[in-house]
Amino acid sequence: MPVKDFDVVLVDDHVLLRNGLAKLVDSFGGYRVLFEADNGKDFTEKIGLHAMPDIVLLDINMPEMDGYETALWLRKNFPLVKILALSMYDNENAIIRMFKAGAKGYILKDCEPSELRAALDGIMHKGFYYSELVTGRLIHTINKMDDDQPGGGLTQLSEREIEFLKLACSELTYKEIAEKMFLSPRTIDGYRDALFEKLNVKTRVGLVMYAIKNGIFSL
Amino acid sequence: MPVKDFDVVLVDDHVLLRNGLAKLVDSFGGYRVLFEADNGKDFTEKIGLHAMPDIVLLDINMPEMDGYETALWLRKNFPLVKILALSMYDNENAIIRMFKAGAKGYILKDCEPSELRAALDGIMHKGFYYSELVTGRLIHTINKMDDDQPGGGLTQLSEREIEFLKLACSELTYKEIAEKMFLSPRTIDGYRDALFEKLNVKTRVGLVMYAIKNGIFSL
DNA sequence: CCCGTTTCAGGTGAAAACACCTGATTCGGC
DNA sequence: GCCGAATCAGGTGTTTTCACCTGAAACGGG
Repeated sequence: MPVKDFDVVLVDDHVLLRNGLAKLVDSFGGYRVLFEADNGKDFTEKIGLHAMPDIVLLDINMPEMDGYETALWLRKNFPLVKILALSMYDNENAIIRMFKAGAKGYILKDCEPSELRAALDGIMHKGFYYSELVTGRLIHTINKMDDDQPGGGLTQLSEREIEFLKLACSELTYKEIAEKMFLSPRTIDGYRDALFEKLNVKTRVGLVMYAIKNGIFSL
Repeated sequence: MPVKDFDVVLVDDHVLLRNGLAKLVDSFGGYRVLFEADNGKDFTEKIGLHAMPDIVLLDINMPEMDGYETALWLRKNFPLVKILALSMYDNENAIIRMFKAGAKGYILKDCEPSELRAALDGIMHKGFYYSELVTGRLIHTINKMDDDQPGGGLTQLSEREIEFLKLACSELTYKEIAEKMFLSPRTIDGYRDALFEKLNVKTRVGLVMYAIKNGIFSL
């Protein structure tokens, strides 16, 4: 009698990638794609309709509900489901955020299929998968922590700051952003300076880059 | 006797997507993946080693040699090979550039597999595939052409401008960019203003967004 | 109750970015 | 030789961005 396959769910807004991924996962042997979802929101609506998956392959940058939110939701509602984060970028903050949100592994979209397989195997059999990439980034972050602030590795942004960050990714001046947020230009000044400090950047372009890399702003 | 399958080549730097895509294309029936390449450069090196493909699925944003360059190279060296452009963004300029470079179709990475299939079929049987998306964008561009400049739809950037654009996607000041490019700050001023005009933006953030959307700068 | 945190908002000055102008080279094509 | 296009570079002035202050109001928890 064959051993039961592990049930995998794919959550990614890129349908083509997702479909291909499905075929890849199915071809591995030992894994079976239970269902797919377009984004976090879609996923939360579908998970109740199926058997409980063993593992979720979760994209980070998605519209509607991103990977970070989805991971938090999953940990709260289905803590037994394991999360493998899938990202375009090897961004330190993204890695830390996803692991803090309960991910068991983090792989890049341009990794080899063999690494995907290794990640799935690692998570199902050992409970986690830490690639060299992840380890390397984490060590780098640890090293930075001395310089920056002893507080902690992860930068936590408030709702208001994220709102501002999104607007900063436009051709609006800070004055115009202030109007849109019903705030004084001085307050915006404050948000900007606070973010410069938190995100370790010095210019508005730096803010934009951070927002894009972390999926706060989607082009 | 079965009809011979069409030979497809995949060019994309995201290995996972590419592998999935390969399985998807193979599963369609009537198509067979001949080989895959990591980027344009890799592709130009591999194409001589195989039979001539019928169609190339070509990603636009790639390191080393992007889809645009690759399309031009292909038209020059293997004009019979048909190109289906594959992109993350439904960017007007990107669409126009790729079609000008000889692409027969343009689809998004988050389209349905059925659209990929339709695009492959369209290109192989009719010689082209114009999705609603493409048609819509092109009409939009036509409409814009009156307002902007009667010259033409596509913005052509010089080497120097592209170099500047890349550096603008950083926290360097224009003065520092000038130093890096061995130019006077005034000259940089000129490049900036010229690009504001050409790209129809008003601020440096606008430049950054353009550069990212068009793959001139890869995060 | 006080304390820390978050949110808000003001002032000042310096640096950078933006707008609009000018003209000198170089280079290839007609 | 002349012309247009591309490249380079200077001047002047305004607006925006950035740096570094300050403090008030609101709120939840020890």
